[in-house]
Amino acid sequence: MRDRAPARTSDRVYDELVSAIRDLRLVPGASLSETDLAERLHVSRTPVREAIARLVDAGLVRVVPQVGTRVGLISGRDVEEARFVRESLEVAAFEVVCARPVRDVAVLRELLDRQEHSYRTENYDAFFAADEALHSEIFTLSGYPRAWQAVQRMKLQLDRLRRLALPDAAAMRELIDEHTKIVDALEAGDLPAGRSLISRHARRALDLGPSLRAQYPDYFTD
Amino acid sequence: MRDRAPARTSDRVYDELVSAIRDLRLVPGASLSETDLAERLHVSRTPVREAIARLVDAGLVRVVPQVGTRVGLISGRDVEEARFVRESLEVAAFEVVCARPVRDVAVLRELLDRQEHSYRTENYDAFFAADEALHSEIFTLSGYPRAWQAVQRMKLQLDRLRRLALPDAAAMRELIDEHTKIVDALEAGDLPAGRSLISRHARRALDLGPSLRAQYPDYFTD
DNA sequence: GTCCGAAAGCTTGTATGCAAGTATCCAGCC
DNA sequence: GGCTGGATACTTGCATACAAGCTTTCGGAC
Repeated sequence: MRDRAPARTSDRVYDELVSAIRDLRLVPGASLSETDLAERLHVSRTPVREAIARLVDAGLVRVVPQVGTRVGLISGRDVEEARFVRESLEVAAFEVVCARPVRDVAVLRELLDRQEHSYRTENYDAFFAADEALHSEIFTLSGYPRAWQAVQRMKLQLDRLRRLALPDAAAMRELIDEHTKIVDALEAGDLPAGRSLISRHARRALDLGPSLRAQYPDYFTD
Repeated sequence: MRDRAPARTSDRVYDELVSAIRDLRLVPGASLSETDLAERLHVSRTPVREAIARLVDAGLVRVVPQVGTRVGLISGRDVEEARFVRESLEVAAFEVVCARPVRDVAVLRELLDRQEHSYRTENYDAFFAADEALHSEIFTLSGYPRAWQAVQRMKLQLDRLRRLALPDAAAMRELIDEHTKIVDALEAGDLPAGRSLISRHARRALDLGPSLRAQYPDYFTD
């Protein structure tokens, strides 16, 4: 019973839909039809249904039997809770790393460089990939890599919000600067500074909520 | 498009399997056959498959294509990470509540009484239901009720561990006492005390890991 | 007795057909 | 013109049939 996993159509559909929703190619509130999706992806309804069942669990889509399934709206409450979870766990991971006698942040520095480079070359996808990797790496360093997965699940709501505001060069510049300060604080083992920085960092995406909400009222709920 | 949700077979199967795995009626490593489950629950394979897809996402079962699906083993790493997530978020919620000028812990006291009563009458199901409700209520008080759902997802691993050790009157007595102290600290707004108490409380289940692992080696991995 | 091989019986993955319910649209009526 | 009613087309939920692959077992050869 090896655990080699051949490409399952169901997984492919799931990944496809997650990235589509995350990147707003499927906007909040958009109608999804199982049959439509099936023939568009050249598969049957079965794998599509299984993918959708998982998406419902993730809180990304809402399905009403015999009526239809829609991409879930961006919930102000969910976004705020995601912020809470992310901030709390990142601070906790930061604290764990700080408690270590030696802290090797070389990997983080490398990711900072990569993000800086992506910023200069205006490669937004790479920029956010580096962003993800950096936050993920903090959890890896803390010894709790799977906690980041728990964060990611809830963070999808935040990602959509952030995607709505793309791309803002000034904001990206600030993100890099904040990351740099966080890594500095981590290397120095300065917990209070890290706590403050992470808190501000996590709330940044929230700040642009109200204006975006006014601009795209149909995308929001709560 | 009302959001009334009639009972879906798929959901029923999912709930059934989750509680079965959690209560160890389906032990770690047990083989699950879709066809077998289907006819045992008097449904077809379709809803069973959708339920299993969600269980895989929750990390409770592992399916190898064309080979079989088994109840996931209890992973020492997953348990430790669940402890980290739970402790971190509970402390964070505790901190949020502490920051409030007034803290009404009447609901918590009521839950303590209920747990005490369940303990005296040896009603274990009610005991753990009160336990769940108490922890959940702390998150509700903090204003982040959905964060508890994130905890619960990971906590399923811990629940199985706890279930293996059931029932230990002395341990239950200690659980109640710790809960009481936590509520006391919350009412007093004593964050350091709460942090210490919650930390100890969250690690309690972990303490019995090694002995259980020696007793049921087939149930564990990592 | 041992080893090799083929076939049968499992498993999950996917596609399709049918059922039940809802929204929509259009025709007929007032 | 406005409204009502029914048929139609859509939706998802479930069951079944088929496909592909792995494991095991049983029979035969050595």
